[in-house]
Amino acid sequence: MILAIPRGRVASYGEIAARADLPRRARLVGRVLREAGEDMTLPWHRVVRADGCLAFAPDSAEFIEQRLRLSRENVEVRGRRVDMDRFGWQRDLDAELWAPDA
DNA sequence: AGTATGACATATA
DNA sequence: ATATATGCCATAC
Repeated sequence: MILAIPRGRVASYGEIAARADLPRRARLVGRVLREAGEDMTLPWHRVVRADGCLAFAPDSAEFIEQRLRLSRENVEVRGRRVDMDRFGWQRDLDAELWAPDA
């Protein structure tokens, strides 16, 4: 599913789990990503926590990596979190907030 | 089997 | 905003 996350957006573990027919399996997603970290080809950097915070400590190399990748994907990382209201994948209000049909 | 921990989420104070 | 508590599923000891 992570493969389905559009470029320039981020999805929370819970959202991904839900889309994968796995409600309450957010941690499973995290676990899978951790396992995949060994040989990953997935856009893991587009996966953040429900509140937009990156899953790593702000001083962690992974945090920096993810933040860098996200910024490269046009996603602004404010301090230690991303604006889910703007870059959130499931968010559809974006269309009205940032892409008004008018 | 029971306890502890984890790239998590939600509720409450 | 942070701290706690509970739920959740899978692993590790």
